[in-house]
Amino acid sequence: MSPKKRQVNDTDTRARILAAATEVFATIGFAGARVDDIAERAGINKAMLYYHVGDKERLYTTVLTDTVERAYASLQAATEQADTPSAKLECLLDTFAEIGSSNPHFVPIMLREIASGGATLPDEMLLRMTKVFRVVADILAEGTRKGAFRKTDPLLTHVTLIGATMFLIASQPIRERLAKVAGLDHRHSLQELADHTYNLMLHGLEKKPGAAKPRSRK
Amino acid sequence: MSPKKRQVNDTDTRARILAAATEVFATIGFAGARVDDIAERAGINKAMLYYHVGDKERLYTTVLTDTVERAYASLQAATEQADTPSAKLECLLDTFAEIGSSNPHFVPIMLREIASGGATLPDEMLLRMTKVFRVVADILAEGTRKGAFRKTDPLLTHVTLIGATMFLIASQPIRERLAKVAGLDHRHSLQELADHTYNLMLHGLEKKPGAAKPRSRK
DNA sequence: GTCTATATACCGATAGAC
DNA sequence: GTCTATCGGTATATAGAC
Repeated sequence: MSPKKRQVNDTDTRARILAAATEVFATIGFAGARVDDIAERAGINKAMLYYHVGDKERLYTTVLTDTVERAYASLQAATEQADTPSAKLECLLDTFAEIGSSNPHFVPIMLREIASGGATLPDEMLLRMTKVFRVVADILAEGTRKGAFRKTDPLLTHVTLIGATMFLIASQPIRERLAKVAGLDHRHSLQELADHTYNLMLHGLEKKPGAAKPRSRK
Repeated sequence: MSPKKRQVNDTDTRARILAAATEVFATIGFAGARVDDIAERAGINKAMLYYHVGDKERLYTTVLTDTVERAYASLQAATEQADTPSAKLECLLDTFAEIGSSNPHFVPIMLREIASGGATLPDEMLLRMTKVFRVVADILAEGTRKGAFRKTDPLLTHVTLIGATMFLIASQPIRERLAKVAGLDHRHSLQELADHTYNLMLHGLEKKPGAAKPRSRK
């Protein structure tokens, strides 16, 4: 067996382990996750999991890093495509929504981290979050400078944008039950969610005579 | 020992158990919580916990019900105090923030529930959430009818309002670390958080010449 | 009602054969 | 690299004395 081939198999096994672990951690959290369960879903033996990745804690931090890494990569790709501040904000919120939607395990994992107060969040991951914040803060500052945006606390605004997006995505199952009980439409495309967030964050609830028409692409 | 006295002691013990359980469940979630730990914090023996409340699952559902119950009671008290839709919205958001702030375990518990997709949320609790939604939906509908608010999807807006408030409160530890790294002020009073949310949700980021002055009471 | 002691099961981690 | 078997520790839950 060539080194190349072995390398490929290792990567495959490791990737399957991490994929299974991501799913399990997202579903029931670190404490609730069972190593046997993760190994079984990866189609391997528990001993193999320890051989390829390490113990449970190391497995979790690896999953967390990979998850944030992938999200950050998606964000970078969509950063510099628009010109006006509001267009940049629109692009940013679309990307937030796309990240949370295309990787369905990202949001639950992050929500649990937030619920824990981020006690286990490594400094390295905090630096990445800071970079994302810088992107948002720059957009807000440019908007304020050009007279398009009110002046707001950038950190609070940043957290609100992320929070609103993540909450909308994570609450989908509960929203469907709630809507069924209340007799409402409960089918919302990703585009509708993004439109809603963009319009609410840019224009607010207030109805203004001269305001631009809210975005709608449903 | 009279029946009255015994009843009082029972209530006391049960309340201490529930208080300890609320704290532990909020800190590390259901799966991570240890019954011995909860009993110890309540100052009693583990066997007493089983005697007074029941097994771990029953303990959790009891905590969940009580927590939501208390939050809902706080909300009801502040419902009918304002006249205009925007004043009602302001009052509502203040109350949301006050609930999340005065009971520091409410938000983490709810965030974990959302992260789990609300799979374990009993129907009875969903009905309570529906009542809260009705309050918000009525305010939004009145605002739209009177020409003060844009027409928005009430359920999505409701979830965004709750999500923004809860996220701001829950993210406080992470926000402090983030602000320290980014060299920002990271001290925000509850009033500032509420003002920020109200202004962002009512007015949005957009700067409008004729717009009302943003609320600020810091 | 309260506690001690224990049953019972499970889970994380590893040793060791192949 | 992969698996089986198992150790050691710990968690939920209860039995039974007082």
